Amino acid sequence: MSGPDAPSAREQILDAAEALFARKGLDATTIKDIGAAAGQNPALLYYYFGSKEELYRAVLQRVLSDMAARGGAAVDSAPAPADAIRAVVAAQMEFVLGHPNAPRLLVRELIDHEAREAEALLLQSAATLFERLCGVIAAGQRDGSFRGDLEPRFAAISTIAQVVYFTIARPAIGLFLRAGARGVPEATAKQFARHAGDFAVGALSTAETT
Amino acid sequence: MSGPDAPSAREQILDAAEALFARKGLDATTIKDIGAAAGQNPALLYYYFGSKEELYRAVLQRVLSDMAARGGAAVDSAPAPADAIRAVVAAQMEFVLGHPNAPRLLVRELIDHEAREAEALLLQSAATLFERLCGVIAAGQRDGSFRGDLEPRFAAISTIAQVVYFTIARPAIGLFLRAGARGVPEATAKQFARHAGDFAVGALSTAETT
DNA sequence: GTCTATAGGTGGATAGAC
DNA sequence: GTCTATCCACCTATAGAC
Repeated sequence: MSGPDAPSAREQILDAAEALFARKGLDATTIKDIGAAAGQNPALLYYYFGSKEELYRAVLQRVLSDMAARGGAAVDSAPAPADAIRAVVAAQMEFVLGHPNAPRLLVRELIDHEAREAEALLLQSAATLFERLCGVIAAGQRDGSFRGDLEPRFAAISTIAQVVYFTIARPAIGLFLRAGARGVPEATAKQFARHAGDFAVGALSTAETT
Repeated sequence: MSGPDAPSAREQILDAAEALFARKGLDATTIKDIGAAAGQNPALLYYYFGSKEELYRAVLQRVLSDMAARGGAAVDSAPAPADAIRAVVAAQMEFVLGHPNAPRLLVRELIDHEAREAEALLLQSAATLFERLCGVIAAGQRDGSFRGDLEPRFAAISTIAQVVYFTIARPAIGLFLRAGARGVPEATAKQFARHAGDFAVGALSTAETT
């Protein structure tokens, strides 16, 4: 009946809530904020989602499954471990630039609720992604291209930390890099992503790179 | 008159506010929460700090100057660039384990206010620390112990990202490492800090590390 | 499915006694 | 300096008309 191209009231609420939860947090975002941003009646939120918290969980679920889908492709994209590492880091930055809400939302969830709301979602999406990244590192260690004295799980954490930190700390990094008053330009973010791939591969490799 | 050893009402409010702002955030923490946690009358907050926001800024200021003081010592602690890098990473983890409130508080500030409240404080403390870390990396590049093809500022970001990310993502990392239901033990955090020093030095060095 | 109106509760901040 | 009492604004959620 109503085509899937015309965004339903439900989807408009979901989109508006995602943006507001990311920018202001669950607590500081009011039902009326969401209604106004969605161009819908605030009371509709209760009709579709039951409560503000259930809406929040719906938002988290959508972001996490999106992230897992994109991340999975990157791990498989290259046969050589070093190239796969670079691909994962590049995909991370691409995802984050395309979904600026995602990192804010997830970091808030980690700090505000210690991942309680997202625990089940993390285990069925991000955790398998993490395991596969660890697998790539272990494979590199077996074929001799990576140093054997690093713990693969720790190395995976160090690898993905770079882009996440860059994104979260972007206002501070803007100050550090003395890049004007308003944040870090996207071009710099892309340069950093290339650097982060090199940095991780350099840390993992037995010989110097390039 | 009243000795500096007996914590004043003002200090008790400051301590309680720091813990609550770190755990629940500025918005979700109420004046009455702070008063109860401090064992003081909530109205005293206005007598000493004028408003909740001014109290928040006072908390941020104390944490940031503490962090800058500890970080400064680490940069100077070793003559060789590689050792200085390791010292900085180790100091980061020590600071964070001793002040669990600090990273939460700062990350919240970055996400909630894009560092607006902390901008002046960051520029007079963290920024100079960051510059000095960049200086250590550049020195290593000049003396030939570090690769010359990495941008020092980016390398500094990658280096400090590790411990920060590990700390913030600790609930998720607990799930990834399958370390029980309740978080990552402190021993694992210290192991990770040693790893992170190796990882950064490995990424920066021209030859493979032992 | 969408809207209005409102109940019921809580929060920041102040006035003023002591 | 510390406390009680309270004002006013705002928020979540629901009831019920359309």
